[in-house]
Amino acid sequence: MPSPYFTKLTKIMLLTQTEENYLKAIFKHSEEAGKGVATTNAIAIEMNTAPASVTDMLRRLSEKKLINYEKYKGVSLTDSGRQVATELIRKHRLWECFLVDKLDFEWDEIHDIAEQLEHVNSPELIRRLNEYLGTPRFDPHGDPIPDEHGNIPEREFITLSNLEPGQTGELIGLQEHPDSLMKFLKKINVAIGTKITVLEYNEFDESLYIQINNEKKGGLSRKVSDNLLMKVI
Amino acid sequence: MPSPYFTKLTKIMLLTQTEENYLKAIFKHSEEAGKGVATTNAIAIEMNTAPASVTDMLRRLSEKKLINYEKYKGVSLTDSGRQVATELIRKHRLWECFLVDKLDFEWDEIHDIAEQLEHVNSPELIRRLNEYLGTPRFDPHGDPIPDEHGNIPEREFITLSNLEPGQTGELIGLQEHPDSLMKFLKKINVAIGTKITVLEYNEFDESLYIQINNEKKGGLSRKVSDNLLMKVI
DNA sequence: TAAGACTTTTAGATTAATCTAAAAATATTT
DNA sequence: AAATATTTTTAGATTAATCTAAAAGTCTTA
Repeated sequence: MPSPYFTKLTKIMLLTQTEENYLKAIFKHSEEAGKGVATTNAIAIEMNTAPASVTDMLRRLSEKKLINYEKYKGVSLTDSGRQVATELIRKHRLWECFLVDKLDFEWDEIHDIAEQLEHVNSPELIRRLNEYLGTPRFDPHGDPIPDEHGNIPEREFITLSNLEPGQTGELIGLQEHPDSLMKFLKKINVAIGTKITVLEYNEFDESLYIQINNEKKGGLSRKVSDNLLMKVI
Repeated sequence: MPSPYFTKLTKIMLLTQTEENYLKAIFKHSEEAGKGVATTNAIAIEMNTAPASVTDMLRRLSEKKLINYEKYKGVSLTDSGRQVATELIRKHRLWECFLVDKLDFEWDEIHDIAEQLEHVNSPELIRRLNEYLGTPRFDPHGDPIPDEHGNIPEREFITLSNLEPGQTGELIGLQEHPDSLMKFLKKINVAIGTKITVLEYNEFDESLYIQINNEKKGGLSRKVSDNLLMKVI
C-alpha cells in the first residue's frame, strides 16, 4: 500500500546464515561477555576465519546498520542487530528444548543440530514451537531463553567453587558447556537439577569433596566447580 | 583408520542447499514425472533461474557423479544423486507431518517451512523425528514418504474425474498442490480422508455435482476433479 | 618514548552461484 | 531439406564469503 500515511517501515532484512552467525558471535563477545565491544580477533577465533574476513564482514554489517563499527575501535550491536542476535539465541534454545524434551536427545548431542535449526526463518513456527514446549524459560543447559522482545531472564547463581563446606546447592546452569564437560558430568551423574553438597575444601589444589543427591561422594577439580552455576538451598 | 582392509568408503559429500535443490528439481522432472530425463529448461523454470545457470550447475553435479549428463541430451540422477534426492523428500515430508500433527499448522501453511527444515543435516534427528511421529507413510498432502533406503510407497488411486456417477471415494492425495487449490478445498471442507460421492456428470463443461461426507452438495470443475486422487469405497 | 609485538585493515585472488548476450545445437514447419 | 524457431551452451561479468601477504595502526614494555 504505497500510502504517505504509514509511519513505521518494519524492514524485514533477509540475512545470510553467515551474517547471522557473525551477529551471534558479536553478541557473545560484547554484551554477553560483559564487555562493551567485540574485537576483530575474538570474532575471527569464534567464527574460525581469518581476521581479514572479519573486517570485510564488519564493513558490510555496518552498511546494513546492524553494528556500530569504527576502524580499529571494536564493534557493538545496534538495536536491530541486537534484535536479530537475541532472536537467533531464542530459536537456538527453543530448538534445544525440543530436541531434549520431545526427541529424547541428551544435552551433549544437541548443539550442532540447533545451530542449523536456528536459521530456519518463520516467526509463526517459533511462536507455535514455544507454545508446544510450554514457554520454557531455560534450555537444557540451563541457559536463559530470550523472549520475543529480546529480554533475557536473569538467573541468580553462585558457582559451586564459591560454596562453603556444609552448604548444598542445586545445579541450575553451566558457565561454559564444552562437550568434554557435559560428558564428564553425565558420567558422574550430574545434570541440571542435581543437588550437590560441599563436604570439604582441599586447599592444596582447590578441589572439593562433594556429595551428589545425598548419595555418591567424590572429588571435583576447581576447573569443574568454577563452571557449575548453583542455587543455594 | 587408514587400513588397507576397509572395503567401502561411504563418502559423505556435503552439498550446498542449492545443489540439494537442483537434485530435487531433477528428481521431480525425471523420475517423478515419469520421463527418463529432465531438460535444462524445465529445471530452470522449477528453480527460477536462467537456463545458463542450470547448465553451469549440471556440469558441477556431473563432476560430483550425482547426475548423468550429456550436453544437449538432458539429465538423470545417478544412484547417489537419487539417494540424496529421496532423503530430502523424506525429510521434507516428515517435517510437514510434524508441523501439522504436533504444531497444528494447516496443509497450506507448511511447504515453505519444510523447504527450509529439509536442509538440516542430521540423520539421527530424522531417525528420532520419524519415530516420534509414528513412522508415517504419507504426509499431510497425502504424498508418500520415502523410507531410509529411498523406497517410495505406492498409492493406488483414481482421479475423482474418473469416478462414475454413483461412486463414492475417499480423498487420499492431490496430483499437484498449489496454494490456491488447497485454500479452495479448505473452503469447501475437503481434506485428506474426506468422502466424496459423484452425483452427476455435466457433459458441457465436464464438471461434477458431488456430495461431501454425505452432507453438503455442490459443483466441482474438471480442473479440480482432475487433481483429487481418490480411493474408491 | 621509542622499539618491538600484536592487532587490524587493505590489496589482490579464489570459489559458488548467479546473470545477460551471443553462439551453437536441436527440433519443427513449410 | 531449407528455413525458422526453440533449446542449450559458452563467454564474460557480478556478488558474497573467503583466503594470504603486506601495510597500517595501536599497545606494551624496556
